[in-house]
Amino acid sequence: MKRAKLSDREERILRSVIECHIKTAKPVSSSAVVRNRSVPVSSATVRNVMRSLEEKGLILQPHTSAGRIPTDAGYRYYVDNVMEPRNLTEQERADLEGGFASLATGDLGAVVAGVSRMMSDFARQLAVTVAPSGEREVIEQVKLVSLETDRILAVATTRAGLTRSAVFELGREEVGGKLADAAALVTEWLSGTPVGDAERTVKSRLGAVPEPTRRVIAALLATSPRLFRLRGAERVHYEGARYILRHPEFSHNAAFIGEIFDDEEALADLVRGHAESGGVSVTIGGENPKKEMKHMSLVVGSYRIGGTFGQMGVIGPTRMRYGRLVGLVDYVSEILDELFSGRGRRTRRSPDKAADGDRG
Amino acid sequence: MKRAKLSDREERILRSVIECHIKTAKPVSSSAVVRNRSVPVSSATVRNVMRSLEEKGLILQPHTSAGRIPTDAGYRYYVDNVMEPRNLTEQERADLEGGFASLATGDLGAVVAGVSRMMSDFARQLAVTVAPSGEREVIEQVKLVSLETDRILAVATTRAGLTRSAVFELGREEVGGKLADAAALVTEWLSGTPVGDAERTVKSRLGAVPEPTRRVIAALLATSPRLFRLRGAERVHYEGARYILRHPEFSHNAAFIGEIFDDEEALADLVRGHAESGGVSVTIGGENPKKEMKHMSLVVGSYRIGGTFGQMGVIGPTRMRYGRLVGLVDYVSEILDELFSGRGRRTRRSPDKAADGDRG
DNA sequence: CTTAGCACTCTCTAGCCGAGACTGCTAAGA
DNA sequence: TCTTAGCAGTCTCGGCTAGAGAGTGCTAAG
Repeated sequence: MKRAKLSDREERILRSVIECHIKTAKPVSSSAVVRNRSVPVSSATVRNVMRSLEEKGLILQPHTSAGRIPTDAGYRYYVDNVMEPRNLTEQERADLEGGFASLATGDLGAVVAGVSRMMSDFARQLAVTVAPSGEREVIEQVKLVSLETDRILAVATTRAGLTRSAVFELGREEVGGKLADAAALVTEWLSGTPVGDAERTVKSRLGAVPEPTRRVIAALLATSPRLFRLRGAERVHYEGARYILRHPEFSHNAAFIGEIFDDEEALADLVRGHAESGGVSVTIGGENPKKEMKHMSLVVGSYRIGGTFGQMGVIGPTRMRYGRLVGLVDYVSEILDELFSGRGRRTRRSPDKAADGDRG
Repeated sequence: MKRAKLSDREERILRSVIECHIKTAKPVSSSAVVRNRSVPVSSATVRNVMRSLEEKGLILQPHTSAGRIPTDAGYRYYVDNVMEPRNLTEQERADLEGGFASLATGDLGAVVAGVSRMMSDFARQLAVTVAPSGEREVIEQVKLVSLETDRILAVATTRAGLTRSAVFELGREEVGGKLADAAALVTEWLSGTPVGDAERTVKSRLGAVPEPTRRVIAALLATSPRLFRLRGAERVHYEGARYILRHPEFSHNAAFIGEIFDDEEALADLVRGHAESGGVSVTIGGENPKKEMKHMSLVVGSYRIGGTFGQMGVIGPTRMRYGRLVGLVDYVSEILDELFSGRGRRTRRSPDKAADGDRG
């Protein structure tokens, strides 16, 4: 629902109220707005304008004869029409970029953890990163390596250059020297198949395979949850609990925050679904589907690995510095895209190398 | 500092005060103790005994004319002399054992996460699990597998049956067909060496190796942090934030709890150093080195993988159900030891298999 | 040594008051 | 018509008081 455009003066006053409230966490009085010099009029005039802003639902008084605080709609107007997404300074960009280069280890779990950590440190807010589901990542090949007596390492690589591995156990006599055959066969089946379909594909082809090889593939199949699926901790990572818990406004629903921390799925759901398109999405207070979140806002962006999107974002009180955070998320999403798609995405380089390249 | 043994009546009254306080979170009055039927005397007598318990420093009054609450020393006496570590029921044991069997995937990170989750669910408290450092795990072999054009997978296995892997990049022409040679050489160097010494050992031997092989080993060496060291999230895991945040007594130092959540090292430090000996260790309130923890207690136990110990424990308010938690931690430590040492630790089975075996 | 009884202390809640902070309104001025 | 000074009105907040309730310590009797 689009709101009518405000007059210039209304906009200035709305802005002043919001920015002052973000700083002080207190209701903003007409005289405070005048003191800010955001508008060259008297407090009585400001009061009149505030009244009209209140009628439009953009600000409200907690009680008669208090100052005004922004409503969700007020923040929404501010985010959409008033604020300037703050571009990061050269220094800040350099710091972030340096950090990302050093966390590039090729291991998705470490990347996800590192992104959260850096965003959280920068924003001084809770940050969450969700890895792409990987379901639509396309498999390149599967290898089987005999480790010792009876243990076998299965390694799957994807077109985007990620690697997953898992160990399983099978007696040497059961393998009957058919390890390489089994790997070649599975690679033939799966090459070009999305990870999400791997299990089904192998299952459907298994029947036609003669016995010693078949046993090997069956054992491989049993490990597929480990080989093809990401564990919770590898898929979702948050950082910055201290910031959100420090906010006095959250001490009352600390229990909800605790539940979020414990439930990776819930956490992922919060940021998933926003910003698949590549922009930065801001969700304010009551716009959130979860009612427990009605005093929190989300700033979420996305990045892309191979064919699928992951998300990263910042969660804080509605009273947050939107301009700064939008700038941050935007820049991080840019860096991550660079990191994973490399220069022209056919080069099929491992993420660490891409980063090393960027740096030196 | 050992305290004098209390009389039977004193002990009963101390116990009554503590157990009632644990239930209600409120100061316990003399009449409440009488109501509990823990002692067949009048409230006036109870008051006299309470006075002497107060002189001994085991309980105190928040203010004149309030009931008594236990001091840390009171809890300490209770834990050491009064409470019965509650053994788990058959049902509870079965539940836990079932859970552990299902989480056995051979991946240390998943085990650590799963142990925390189960303990937390059971105890309804924050639970923390620390993986053994692995520094003293002994390497068995190192393999190198060529993945595609220019990527190589390094796999290290240890005597205890854990596997770590990492990918690095090296052009085919640079390898010069010496991949197998390099792996054999490194295995020869490292077989029997503790993981913690691996990097140093390889570095010191590298000089004497002729060139094409040398390049390969040098590249391998560059990946060693990934290959031989555990990432934070794999090493420490907590679960049950919701429980600790739900406690009203913690809302005031929520900030500290947030910091704990954010800092895996701090979390690990809290439980490390307790209970290397195999027993269950209880740390109560002010006994804790960190002053922020002066209203929290820890119940910690240890388990063993290969040569080193990991810890797992429960963190909650001093007002916690010690008997139950000691029983839990004790049982979990027993299960984990079984899971990882298998039947006779020379069988060198991967953890998942050991668990599968236990189950059926 | 135990216990009934009682005076005493301290907390907790509700209610009240005055100070302070802002507002809305009104009426005068540009 | 818009702006502004001035003022009355409203609401919060902190401090204060009073009364009820809870629980103790003490005393003296059993």
